[in-house]
Amino acid sequence: MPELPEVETIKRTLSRNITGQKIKACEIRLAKLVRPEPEIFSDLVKDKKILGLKRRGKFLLFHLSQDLFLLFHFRLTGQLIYTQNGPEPPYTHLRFDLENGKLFYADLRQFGTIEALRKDELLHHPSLLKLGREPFDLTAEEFYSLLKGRRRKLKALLLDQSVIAGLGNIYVDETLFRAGLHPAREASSLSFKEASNLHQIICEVLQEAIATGGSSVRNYVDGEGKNGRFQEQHLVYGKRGKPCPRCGTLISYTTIASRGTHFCPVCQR
DNA sequence: GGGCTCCTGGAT
DNA sequence: ATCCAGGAGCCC
Repeated sequence: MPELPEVETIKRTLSRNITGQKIKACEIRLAKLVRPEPEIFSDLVKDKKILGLKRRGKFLLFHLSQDLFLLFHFRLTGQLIYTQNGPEPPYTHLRFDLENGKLFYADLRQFGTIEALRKDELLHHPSLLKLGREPFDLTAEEFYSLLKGRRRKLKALLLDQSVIAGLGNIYVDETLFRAGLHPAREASSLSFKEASNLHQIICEVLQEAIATGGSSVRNYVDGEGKNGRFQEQHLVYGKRGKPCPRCGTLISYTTIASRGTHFCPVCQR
């Protein structure tokens, strides 16, 4: 599920509710979800205070007291929902009991992961070390240099978390449409002007998506269980066979970079 | 690069 | 009954 805007929204909506609270206990019902194993995980987080939340790419990080960290990755259907006294969401696999409420991790497809890490383990975490730059931190020149010399398809490159962190299938399709670029274009074929424009559009789309609370196309909800609204702004994602909002040509749907891909065959070159 | 895998459920 | 789904690690 969540790409950068959704994880950022979860971070913000949770942060205001749980920062400063202590984890009194946690119940793990799906052992493979956590690392290390459940008994150790529970012992590690018990009585730790939540000091703050951060996002890196599609990862969410809790900074706990005693320099312990929780690293969440939601994959496709993970949800992290805080409530003071509301009901438990369906597919809940883990429950944190906080001082003033409960924090549920739910995940229909069970692909998500939650790791408890010491600071030195966090700093040497392979997935985090491999991660590319945050889109907002790049200059146009730096973004252009990421594309230069890459013979891969533009879409494959943008989905690669080691190149740029945080984009997923929805936002790649949406940004490439807005930039008028074909997803199968060779990345290195972009001019500086095209690359610079694409980078600016990526930043604008992600900012707008964050401002509207992310895209709820399937089962994404924020840290308070609420839907986002950016799906209302989608122009091509999920619009196969519908007219292109710019030229009226029917939106194509094919597989590119092993992912379902929506684009306008006329507007995107 | 692409294919397979981890899972469950909704659409066709 | 079959295909498809906001992800990514592992295998050629």
